[in-house]
Amino acid sequence: MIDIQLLRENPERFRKAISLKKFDCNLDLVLDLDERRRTQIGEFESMRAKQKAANQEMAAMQKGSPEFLEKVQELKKLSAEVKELEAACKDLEAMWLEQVLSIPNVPDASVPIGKDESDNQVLSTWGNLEDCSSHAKPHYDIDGFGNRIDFPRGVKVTGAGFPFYVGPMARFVRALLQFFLEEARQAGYTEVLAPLVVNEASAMATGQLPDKEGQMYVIPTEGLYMIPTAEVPVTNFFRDEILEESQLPIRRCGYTPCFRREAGSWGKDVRGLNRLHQFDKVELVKWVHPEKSFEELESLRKDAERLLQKLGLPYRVLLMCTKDIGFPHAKQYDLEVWAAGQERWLEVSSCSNFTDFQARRANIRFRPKEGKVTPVHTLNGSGLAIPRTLAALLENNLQEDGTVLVPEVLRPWFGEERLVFNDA
RNA sequence: GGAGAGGUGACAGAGUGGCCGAAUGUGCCUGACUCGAAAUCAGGUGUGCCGGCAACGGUACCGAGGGUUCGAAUCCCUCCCUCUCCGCCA
Repeated sequence: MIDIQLLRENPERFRKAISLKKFDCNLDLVLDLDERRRTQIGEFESMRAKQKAANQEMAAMQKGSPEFLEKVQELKKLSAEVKELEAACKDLEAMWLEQVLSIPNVPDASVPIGKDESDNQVLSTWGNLEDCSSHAKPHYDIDGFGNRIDFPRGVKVTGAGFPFYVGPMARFVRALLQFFLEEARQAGYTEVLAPLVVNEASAMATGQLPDKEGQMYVIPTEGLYMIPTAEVPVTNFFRDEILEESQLPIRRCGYTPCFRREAGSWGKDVRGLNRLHQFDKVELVKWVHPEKSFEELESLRKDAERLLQKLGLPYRVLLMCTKDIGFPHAKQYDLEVWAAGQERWLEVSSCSNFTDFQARRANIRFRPKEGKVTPVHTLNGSGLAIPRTLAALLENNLQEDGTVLVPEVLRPWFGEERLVFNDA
C-alpha cells in the first residue's frame, strides 16, 4: 500500500500515477475518508481520555458507597458514548483502508509512459536468432514429444494444463532446476524450500488478495490458497517483522511448483508448454535498503539474464511501460526468450521493484541506525520459469536427427548430451 | 481427530477486575569507575495511530476476533497456534 502521508502532501503525484497505470480508484474519496477518519479518531480519543480519568477517580472511591454508585450511573452514559464513537472509528478505518489499498504504486520516473504492450521498450537483445536450429519446430510438434511430456494423461488424472514429464524429460526438468538454484546460490541468494499453500494473510500481504483471487486455487476446507508463485511464501517469511539495517540486503531464492488458474486466458497461446496450470519455477527475492532498490533491480535482472546466456538462449529485455507494469510495481523488466520453432518471444522472467509498496502492505520494516523504523524495499524476479525456458530450449536446439542438444552447462546435472524422444 | 496444559515486551518470567504499557531477571544502549576490558554502580531501552515545527501530549496494543463491566492482560464466547499424552499416518 502507499504511504498515506505522501498522498496527503502530494495527491497530484498519485493522481498522475493512477492515470498512467490506467487503474480505477477514487482519490478524492480516499482523501475525504482520511479527513473524516482523523476527525473521528480525535473525537473518540478525547472522549476516551475523559472516561479513563473518571475511572481513575472511581478506583480511589470506596466501592458501594453512595458517591460510588452515583458515579457508576454517571459513567454509564459516557461509556455508551465512547462505544459509539469507537464503533464509528472502526467503520471509517475499514472503509479508509479498503480505499487506500486500492491505490497502485507510483511508477518510477524511468518507466516509459505507455497505453499498451506496444509501448514496452526493448532495451536489449542477446544472442542471434539465426544461431538457432535450422530444424526448429514448435516443441509440441517434435516427433515423440508426447512420449516425454504427456498431456492426455495429465488431463485424465487432473485436467488440462497439468502434464506429466516422463523419463529423461523429468530428469531434464530436475537438471534445469538444479542449475538455476546453484547459479542463484553462487550469486548470493540463500535457498529456501517454502510451503506451497499459504493463508489469507499471506496472500493479502503480497497482493494476490483481495483483487486477484481468481488467479489462485483455493482449499476452502482449510481457508488456504495454493501459491501462484514462490514470491508469496518467500516474501511473507519476514511479514510483520522488523529487520536490522545490518541484515540488509537479504537475498533468497526458492524453487516451488506454481499453481495458476489462468481464468479467462482460454484458447490463446495455450498450446504445449506455453501456459500451464502447474509449472516449476525458481524465484529470486530481495529485501533491501530503500536507497539501494533500483540498483538491486539491475543486479537482479542481470542474475536472471545470466541464466539465459549460459543456456545459450537468445532473449530480449523489455522495460515495461506504465500501463503494463502491475499494480504494486514501481518498475519492471520482462525477459523474453526466443522460441525458434514457434517464432515468437516467450516471457520467462519478470523482474520487479516494488519499492516500499509491498513491504508496507506486508509490514516488513527495518530499524535504521538513525531515525525511525521504515519499510524495506522488496524485489523479485524469476530465475527462471521452467516450461517456457524448456520450450525454447527444445525448439532452438532441435537437431536434424530429431534429438535435442543439451547445453553444456546442464550436462553435469543431466549427464547426457542429447535428449531423445523416441524410445529405442 | 480425542484429552489436558498454555500463549505476556528482544528473550526468560511475574501478574487473576481499578494503583498494569505491564514487576523482576537477562540482553542491548548511555554514563561512572578503569591505562583498557571484565566485574560493579546509576540511568535509559517497544510498535501503530491522532495532535504538535518540536519537546511532548493523547490513544491503542499482553495470540486473533467478539462479549460482560463504570473499568479487562485479568471474567465469558469463538477461532488460531504451541506443548504433553492417546489415536492415525509419509
